[in-house]
Amino acid sequence: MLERPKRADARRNHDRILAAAQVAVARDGADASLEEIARQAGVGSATLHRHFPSRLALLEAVFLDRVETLCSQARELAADPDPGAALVTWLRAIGAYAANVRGLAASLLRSACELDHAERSVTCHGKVSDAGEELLSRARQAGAVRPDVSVGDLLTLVNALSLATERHPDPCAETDRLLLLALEGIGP
Amino acid sequence: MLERPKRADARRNHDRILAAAQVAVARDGADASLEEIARQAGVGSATLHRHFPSRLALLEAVFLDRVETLCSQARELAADPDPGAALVTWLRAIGAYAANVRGLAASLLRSACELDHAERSVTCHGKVSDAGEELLSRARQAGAVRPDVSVGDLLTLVNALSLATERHPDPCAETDRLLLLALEGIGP
DNA sequence: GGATAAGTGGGGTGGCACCCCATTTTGGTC
DNA sequence: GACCAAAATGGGGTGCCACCCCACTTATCC
Repeated sequence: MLERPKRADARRNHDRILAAAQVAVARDGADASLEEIARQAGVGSATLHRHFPSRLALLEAVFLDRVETLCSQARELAADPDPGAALVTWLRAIGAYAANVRGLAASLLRSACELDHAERSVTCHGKVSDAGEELLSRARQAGAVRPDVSVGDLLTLVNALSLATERHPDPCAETDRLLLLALEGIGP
Repeated sequence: MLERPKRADARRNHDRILAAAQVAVARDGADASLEEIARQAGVGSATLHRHFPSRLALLEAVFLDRVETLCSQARELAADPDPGAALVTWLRAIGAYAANVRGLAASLLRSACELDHAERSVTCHGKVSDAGEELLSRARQAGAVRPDVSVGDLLTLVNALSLATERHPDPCAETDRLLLLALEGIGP
């Protein structure tokens, strides 16, 4: 578990790659070209692959700060007097993020499935899951949510909708509309 | 609008490509290699690209018979005495298909967004949409469904969930579970 | 059976992910 | 400031892919 300090140039390249990746992912989504990112960052493609051994690893890093924001928002909402509404607010916030930031949804979904349990807690999905746990248990205690619903279910739902509406003219509005529909059910 | 009859060898190649594509998509999902499909079909890649100008066109063709099955199922269910239950049954059937046939969900979703209105009615999405319209309107009249829900909304929901659970150990069960959750809402 | 239009596929282009290894850069040490 | 071992780099290689061009083959109709 010893973390040797990285060399200065390594850290500099790491940051450059991350900055370029942020731009590229915002423009092209999660399947942006890694070569292009390396080119924009002014590094060789081998360097990119050394710093981020997989596409998923790079995406996780790109979305880390956004995810932190969502987590801190969850902690604030945990104090809300209406736990049911707080949960819905938070899920809509995730939907808004994911719909705006093309690729975040795919990243969250895949990291949920392709990693084993030990790694999961340090990934985007794991962080968001942990943050939502308290919001959900409060909402459940308040009787606003069925007891058989898990945080994972809700996140899958939000991410699925963001992913599905990625090509819609107004992904954000569409995600939000369908999310509310799914949370309330289709009955009158 | 004159359709010249195709040459016999052209039709033969068309069918071979389709058969190979069915196998490949079942194994690798919607992003199967087109070159590989051409190779298995015993034709040059140019021939594949001439018969199916885009990946989506090929996928649409691959899924056509499955989609026809779903459409006829919708027509049968339209006679069901409980329109609400019939609609749910049909949506679950779509979920089961889409979860089993990797790539169908993505195909349906994309064809919904990337084509203009004139083309849409001949695509998989268009066919399924049309078939669901009567089921939905009956369910609505029976008061089982909110009036602001469209067939497109429901299909997007099902497809989104199939797509999101594609990497799950048991995609079919997971899709079904989440679909029922979304249809009923998260409240108790 | 021969004209002709339809159809074919080998091979080219350009792009991609990912990897190897000779070379450069860094940070600590004297 | 010079030196050296370890860390880091990136040019270039491999093998894959989608997609396209055009000289050639083949079916069809008379």
